[in-house]
Amino acid sequence: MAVTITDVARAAGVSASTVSRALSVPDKVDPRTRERVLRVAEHLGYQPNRAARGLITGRTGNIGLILPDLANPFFPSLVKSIQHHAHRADYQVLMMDTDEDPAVELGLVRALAKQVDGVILCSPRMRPQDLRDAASLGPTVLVNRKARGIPAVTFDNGDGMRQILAHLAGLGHEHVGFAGGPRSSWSNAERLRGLTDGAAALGLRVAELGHFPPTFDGGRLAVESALLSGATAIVGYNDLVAVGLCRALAERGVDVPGDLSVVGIDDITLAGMVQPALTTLTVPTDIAGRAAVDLLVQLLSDLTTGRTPQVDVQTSLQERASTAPPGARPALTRPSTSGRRRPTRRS
Amino acid sequence: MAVTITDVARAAGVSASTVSRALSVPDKVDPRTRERVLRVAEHLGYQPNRAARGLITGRTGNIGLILPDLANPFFPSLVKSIQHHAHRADYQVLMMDTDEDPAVELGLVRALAKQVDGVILCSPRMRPQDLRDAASLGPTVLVNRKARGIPAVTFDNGDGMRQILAHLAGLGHEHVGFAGGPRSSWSNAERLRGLTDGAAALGLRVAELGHFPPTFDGGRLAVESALLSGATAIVGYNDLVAVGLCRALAERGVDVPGDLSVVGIDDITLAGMVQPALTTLTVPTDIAGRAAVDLLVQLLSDLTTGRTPQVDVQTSLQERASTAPPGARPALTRPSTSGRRRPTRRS
DNA sequence: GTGAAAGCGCTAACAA
DNA sequence: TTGTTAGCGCTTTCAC
Repeated sequence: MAVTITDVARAAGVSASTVSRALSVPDKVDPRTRERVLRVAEHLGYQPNRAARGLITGRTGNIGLILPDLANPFFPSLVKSIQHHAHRADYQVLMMDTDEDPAVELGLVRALAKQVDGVILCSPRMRPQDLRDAASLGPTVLVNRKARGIPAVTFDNGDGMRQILAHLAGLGHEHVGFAGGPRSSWSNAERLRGLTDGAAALGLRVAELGHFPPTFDGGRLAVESALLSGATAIVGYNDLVAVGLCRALAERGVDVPGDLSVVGIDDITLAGMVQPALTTLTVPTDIAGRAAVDLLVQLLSDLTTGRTPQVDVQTSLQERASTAPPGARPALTRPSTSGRRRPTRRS
Repeated sequence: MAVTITDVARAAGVSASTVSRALSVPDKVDPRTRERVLRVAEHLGYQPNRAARGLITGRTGNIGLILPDLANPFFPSLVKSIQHHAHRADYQVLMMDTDEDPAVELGLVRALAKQVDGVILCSPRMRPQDLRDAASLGPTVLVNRKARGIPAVTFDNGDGMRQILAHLAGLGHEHVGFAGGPRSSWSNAERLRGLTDGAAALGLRVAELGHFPPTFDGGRLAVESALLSGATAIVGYNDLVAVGLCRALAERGVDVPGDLSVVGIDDITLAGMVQPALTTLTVPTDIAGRAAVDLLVQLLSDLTTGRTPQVDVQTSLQERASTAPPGARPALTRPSTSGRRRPTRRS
């Protein structure tokens, strides 16, 4: 059996209450007693039983983390950051992957609610009403999503899209395509809006290429409409989509960035590994993770009276090799590996 | 306050124990009573408090999962699998990332020990003695690693290396280089051994290129010795190393697979995204995750009398574009993008 | 400053 | 089959 508070008490010649106090409210106990108790506890290798403590304090010391898909390379770094900061605040993380199924999420939140003090919820596609239901179960922080009345950490998509467009406009592009993510995704809507607003301000045209799964293969599917759109630069919903698109373009003999520029979003490590390296918007998951934990801890300490705290994290453009001025490389000069088709420019 | 077992008992007109029994030992209660209790519980939205239950049963319903680095793309899929199967067995997963620091791992295991029923430990570099110390704290299953007396799920490295060598030998390669992982990594030693043993059997030569960080940049570092070795095919410690090597080779104008074949290990999604697609050994994380959970659950049910169960998971070669017969493409014919240097063949 | 006592929500004897 | 009782390890009144 593990060593309990009673063991420590007996060994130190005090009562259990004193041990408890020495550990959690040190000022309410005589320095000399405390010293002795701590020494004995250490010596015996005493570790408080969190379950027992939780039973009485009502706090578990756990926070729940719900995400759509850990296999999406955007998330591991976010998770690492959240874990790191949670541990610093003495919380454990209970993570659950919903496999992109919004239907199971509410159920998970409900099951989790009893076992955690609060939840960090990453659910791009849950319906707002379900989101609010979930949040009503306990302290909740949304990541990469907003909903009225729920604290949230978001990325400044508007500014990010402006940065992308400014970069492209600076290169001379006038017509930009957007290979969108899932129709129901909140950030997809935000990004599209940021793009159209920003384009209007800069006098650019935006072509919506449609909605695609937020994956490498999803990106491949965008190649057709990308070529037909007449756009000279394509922004992918995320890096996976952008890289998938690049790959499909290469297979058709379309050169990136010579014939077509491509921009991603997220700056996952993959972006720097592909050829050409992907110009992309860095979405700082480390900062976001930290902010999410901070927000939740605040909520748990009840320091947020009435307000609904929001953090908007800044992004920054990473210029790499996948963008260049339009027509940088004359179409007929490049060696065509399969040469099935050229980008069709229409008006 | 949340609804407790007492609330349900009162509402159903029975005692708390009956409710408890109806929920956890259904056969020991009258079907009609049980039915009613369950209905009431459902209606009230009752969720057992696991902490309270754990306090008396001594079981937390949690399993701990310790990994070196979630950012290594090999792990997310393993974690997903472990989560999935853990949930099916009604366990929650407490995950901790050690950031590749074996020093903190023992501490983590110790901290975790109190809060979980068992631990799945993925620690390629912990010293065997520390491993045993960790395992002595509670039921433990090792993944991708063996140690005397500790249950483990491993991959059949010997057979995997044989598959790789057979493939390369079939293409006509006679001299194979190995871009190794960290010196202290267990699986690195296993893979190297598998390679040298297998090569001896097939009459091939193996060149050790040295030890490199198990990352994309680590792989880049291997380019020099890969070219100097005179090998016509290089096996990377994992896919990241292999892809990093491919990238560095491309930058030197060395064609893969024309000038040099490259093989990875793991079959992470990246392997199918790069150009050329990477020939690699599929290491089935889904099966491994399942096996690890199964083993641990067995251990927890105490069905393993005396034995130290081991599971060896089979791998399978994924033949893609990064391997070809040696000299498939005459060195002087290929267009050199930067052309700084040719592969130097010695001996 | 310290101890005794009560009780968090639940399960496991033990009775009935 | 069901209810009563005790107690898991801890914190927190309430006395002293």
